[in-house]
Amino acid sequence: MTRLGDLERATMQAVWAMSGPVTARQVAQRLADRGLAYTTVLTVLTRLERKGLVARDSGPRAHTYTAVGSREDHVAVLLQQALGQADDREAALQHFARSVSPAEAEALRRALDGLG
Amino acid sequence: MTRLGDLERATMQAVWAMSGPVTARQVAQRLADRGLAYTTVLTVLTRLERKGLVARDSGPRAHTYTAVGSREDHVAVLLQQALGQADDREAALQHFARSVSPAEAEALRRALDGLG
DNA sequence: CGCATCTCCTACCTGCTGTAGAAGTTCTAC
DNA sequence: GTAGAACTTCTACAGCAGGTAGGAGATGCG
Repeated sequence: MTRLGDLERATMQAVWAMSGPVTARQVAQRLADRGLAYTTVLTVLTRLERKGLVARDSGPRAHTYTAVGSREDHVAVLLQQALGQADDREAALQHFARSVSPAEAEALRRALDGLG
Repeated sequence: MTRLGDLERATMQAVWAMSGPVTARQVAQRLADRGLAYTTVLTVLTRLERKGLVARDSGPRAHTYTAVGSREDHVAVLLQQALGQADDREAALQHFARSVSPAEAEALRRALDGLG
């Protein structure tokens, strides 16, 4: 279960937004508006590492953190988890299909068409 | 945010499984394998009511609880919440489309075709 | 009337998350 | 090479959600 708190989520979004390995300091700067202590960001990144969302690389100067999966991957996992709550997955998907916007429905159609 | 704990989830599934208004006792019986105290089930149902997932009807003999939405409705909400984590919703959906089973893809296609 | 039920209130414990300081280590710049 | 800046690690604490349930009071059944 990939369950994230608000700050953890915001942190992941920061990591995803700055692609490539980032240092805790960079993440902290990106979250500057929250006025967090540097160590707070450190702690959160450590927890995200334990949750398998980022990987830490012990560089020489400062550790760097890299997102393990893309944001879309993550959302796909969340979607699958949500779907896992269903009794009848197909029925749930049909319900869901009716709840997305037209543009999203179109995107879905295209993706499904492209499947093979 | 519809965030449920394990027991809350199991309770909802019990309520959904027994369609129609159910008493706390009935739910407790359905969750009998957990060996919970009756009041525990009561508490959980109360919390589920506060979360808007069940409605309570103050009957004469014992209160009855009814699921506010169907299980599929609930899953649709969860799916939307998951999708809300995406930066680019359409991209996320396309990712997701590639992660479902062929049968599910087919069900999705049918649902999208039926949209109008 | 008395017992079985039921509701309501209150409570406790645990784990997660947000938050961060203290202490120790290491790198950099002078 | 030494001081100060930056970094890591450890530890901690408070708040909240969720699992769990007992006691007290109300009510219906027989």
